[in-house]
Amino acid sequence: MQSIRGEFPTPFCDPNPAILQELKSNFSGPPPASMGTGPEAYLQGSIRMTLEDLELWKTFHEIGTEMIITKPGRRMFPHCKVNLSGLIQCANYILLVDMVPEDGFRYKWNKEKWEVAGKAEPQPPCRTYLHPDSPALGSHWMKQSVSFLKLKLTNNTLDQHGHIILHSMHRYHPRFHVVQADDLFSVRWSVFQTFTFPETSFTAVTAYQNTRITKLKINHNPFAKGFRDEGTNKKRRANKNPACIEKRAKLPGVLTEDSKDSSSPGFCQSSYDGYDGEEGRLAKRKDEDAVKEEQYSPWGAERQQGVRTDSPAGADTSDIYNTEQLVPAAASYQPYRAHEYGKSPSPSSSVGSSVTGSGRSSYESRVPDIATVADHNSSKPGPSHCGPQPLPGPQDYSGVLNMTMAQAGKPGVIGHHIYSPYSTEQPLGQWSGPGPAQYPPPHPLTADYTAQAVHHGYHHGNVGEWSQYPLFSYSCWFPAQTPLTGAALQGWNGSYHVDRRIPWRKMNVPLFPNRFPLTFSTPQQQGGKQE
DNA sequence: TCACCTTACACGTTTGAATTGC
DNA sequence: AGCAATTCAAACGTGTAAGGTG
Repeated sequence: MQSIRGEFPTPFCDPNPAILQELKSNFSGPPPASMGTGPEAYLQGSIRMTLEDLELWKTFHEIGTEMIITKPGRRMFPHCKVNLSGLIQCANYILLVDMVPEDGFRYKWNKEKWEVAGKAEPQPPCRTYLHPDSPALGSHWMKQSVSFLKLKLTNNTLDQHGHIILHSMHRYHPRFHVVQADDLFSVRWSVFQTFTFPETSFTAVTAYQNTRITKLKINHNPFAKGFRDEGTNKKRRANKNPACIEKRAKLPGVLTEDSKDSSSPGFCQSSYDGYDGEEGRLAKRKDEDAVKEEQYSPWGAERQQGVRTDSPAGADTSDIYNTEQLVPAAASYQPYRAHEYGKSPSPSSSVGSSVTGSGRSSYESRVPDIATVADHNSSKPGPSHCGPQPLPGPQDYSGVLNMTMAQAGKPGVIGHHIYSPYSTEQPLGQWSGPGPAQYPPPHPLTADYTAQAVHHGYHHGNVGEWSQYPLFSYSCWFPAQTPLTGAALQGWNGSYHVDRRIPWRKMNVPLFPNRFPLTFSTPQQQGGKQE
C-alpha cells in the first residue's frame, strides 16, 4: 500500500493496474476462513459495533418500522445508538451515518401491508450525518454508547439544515461509518469500516401508515407521552371514543387496525396501560407481538424466516451481526422484499436466490468498506504520543480493492463533483449521467441491482449502478467547534446552521478521494487557510 | 376520488439561564 | 466569590386532525 500512498496527491484516482491486479488476486476470492470467525479476524482493530435498544428496534422491525420525515426535519425513533469496541484508545475516530435505499421501489400502504407502488424516485441529495463529537479518541467512543439522537430526516430536497434527505414511501437503512482520522480532512486517506443493522431499516413516511407503529412510538417515545391513553390529555381521550373511531373508520386503513386492537376490550382505553417504565417487559410483549405478527405483519412470514433464520433462537442477534463488523443485512431485508416481489412490477427470482444466504452476499457484507488505507508511517498528524499505530490488516486491502476495482472499471467516476446544496452544482458525484431534471434520471431498476445494492455492492459493472449508493454524501454538517485543518476548510463554503445551542457548519468532505475531484490540497500543500 | 403531504395544535420533555443556599 | 442544587420558562419533539394538493 505504501506504493499507492506514494502516488499522493492522487493516489486513488489512477491506481496502478498491477497493484490492482495483485489486490484482486489476493482479496477478490472467497473470504479467508478467518474472516468469518469473529472480530479477531480484523487486524485493523477488531472494531465491533453493537446496536443499543436492539429489542426495541426488533419490535419495530417486526411490524415494519416507519420514520416520519417532515420539512423542518424529524428525529428518528428509535434513534440510532451504538456501542463501539475494539477501537484504538488513543486514536481519533470520526463517526458518520448515512441512509441507503434498501431497494429501487416506492411503496404504498395498502390493506395492512406495504406494497410496491412503482419505481423509486430519483435519489435526493445524499447527506451524511457526522456525529458531533467527531473526531474523538477511541476511548471516548468506547466509554459510553454513541447516540445519533440529533440526526434528523427530512423530505425537503432543498433543506439547508444538513438533515438527511429522504423520499417518503421509500425504504432505507442507516449505515454507520467508523473512520480513523484526526480530522475531517484526514478522512480522505483513512481506514473506515461500515456497519449496518437489519433491524434499523425503515420506511420513510410523512404520516404513519401502520397504526401499530404509531402505538409503539407513542408508548416508547417520551416525547409522545401526551398521546398515551393513560395520560391526561383530555382532547386525545375524547377523540378516542367510539364515535371518534367511527369517524376515523372513514379513513382507509385506520379502522381495521383499531378494530383489531379494540377487540381487546376498549381500544378507547389503553392498550398499553402501565407501560411506563416497563422496558423489562418489552421482550415479553415482543413475543406477544411476534405471535400476532403472523397475522398482522406487513412483511409476512418470509421476513421472519429471514431475520430469525439468521438469528438462531437464543443467540444474540446483535452479536452475530457485529462479529462480522459489517453487519450483513441482506438476508433480513430480502425476505420482506421477496414477499413484495410477488406483486412487484419487476419481480425477479434472482433476488430470492440471493436471500438464501449465498456466499457472495455474505462475503460482500463482511468486507469492510475502506476508502484508503491509512499510512500510519506518514507525516499525517496522528496520535503519535500513544505509540505506534497498528497497521491495517489484510482485510483492509480488500476494502481498497472494493474501491479501486469499482473505479478501475469506471473511469468516468473520477470526475465527480462535490455536492453542495448551496450551489447549482447538481451533477452530483453519485449521478453518473447528465440529466435534465434536478436529479439524475432514475436508475434502471433490476432485481439483480437491488440485491447488489443491499449487499453494498460496490462491484457494480457500470457507473450508474455503482454510483447509486454513494458511501458518503458530499457535504457534511458538523459542530462549528470541530477542529479542522486548513485544508479541510477549503471545502467549506462558510454557511452555518445554528441549532439554537450548537452552531453547525457545512463542509464538503471528499471521503472518497477516488470519487471526487481532487480539489483538496495535500497535507504538504496545506497552506494557512484557516477559518 | 384518492393517496399523500402540509400545517396548526396540544401536550410532555429537554434545556439552560436565573435564582437560591451553602 | 465560588460552587452546587433547585426552579422555571422557553424551545423542542411528538402524534393528531384537518385541510390542501395533484
